Amino acid sequence: MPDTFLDETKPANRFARAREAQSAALLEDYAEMIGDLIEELGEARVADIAKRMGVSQPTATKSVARLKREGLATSRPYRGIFLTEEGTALATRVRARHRTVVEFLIKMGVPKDIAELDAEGIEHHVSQVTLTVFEKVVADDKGD
Amino acid sequence: MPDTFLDETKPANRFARAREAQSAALLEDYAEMIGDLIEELGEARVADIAKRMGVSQPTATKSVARLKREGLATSRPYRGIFLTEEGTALATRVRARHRTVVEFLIKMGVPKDIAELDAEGIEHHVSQVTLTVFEKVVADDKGD
DNA sequence: TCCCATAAATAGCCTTGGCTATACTATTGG
DNA sequence: CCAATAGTATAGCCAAGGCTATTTATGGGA
Repeated sequence: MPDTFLDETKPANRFARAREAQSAALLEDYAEMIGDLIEELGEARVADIAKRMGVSQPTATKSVARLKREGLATSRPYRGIFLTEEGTALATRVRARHRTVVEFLIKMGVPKDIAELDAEGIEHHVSQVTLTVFEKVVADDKGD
Repeated sequence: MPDTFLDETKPANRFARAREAQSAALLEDYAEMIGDLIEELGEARVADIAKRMGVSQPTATKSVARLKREGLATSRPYRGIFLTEEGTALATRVRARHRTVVEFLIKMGVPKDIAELDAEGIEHHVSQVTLTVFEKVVADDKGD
């Protein structure tokens, strides 16, 4: 189910749930990044994706293949990568969530650069309920 | 480096850093759980570990093998698993961090059960700086 | 036009962390 | 004291996500 962040009902075991979240994480990051690249450069090339992810070009190619398999992206050989409607929706939500987590951490007193680093790992494990709590804190100007 | 949570200096790329944190996560969880089992039952058996992790018995065996390789645990065939000094130290720190993250989330207004679920994924990605911030929030009784 | 540099794909390998099925110990009950 | 059962280990499989080395396309410049 790539169009939801975390299925908050399914896995009985909290570890199982964390494992599931992890498996969705890469897809989410790729979708977001491809969205960014398209916006910035007009298209997403494998080389750029690889560079931003800090990964080799074949690894990026493989991940794009998985995105395509999951219906999140499309591409033709030696051409740029594009997001499907579903992929775009995912990218949008992931970007918003990322921003919320970063801003929340900053608001709590975490330095900006560290907030950015920590958010990358944290965001994929934040349920909708918790995200809403974070949003409220961020929105609340008299929060501290 | 199993005796530190996150090497906060190394990976230039935030994705690379998140990947590293992930690889440490399982070890951390196993160490903590084995510690719990020893405390509760006097020893940790593979079957109990598997059950709590929501994983098959051979998978648990394999992970225990990895723990042994990393110098965090010891065991003899068909016997219980025990933590080395290093493993015990790790377990202690992981447990404390887990508690901090859960309590922090609760303090922010996240329901207890959801806090517990989310913490499982989040905790492995919280840097020392952020953890300290969380601790302060938890300790601060007039926090909200 | 054609050739070459660059970009992408492919092949092939590794580790981790899952699984099932099967073989082997240990222990406990008759 | 020995057999059945419960608990572990082993074998062998799979997918994901890394990598390097190599092949194949593409597109621009001479």
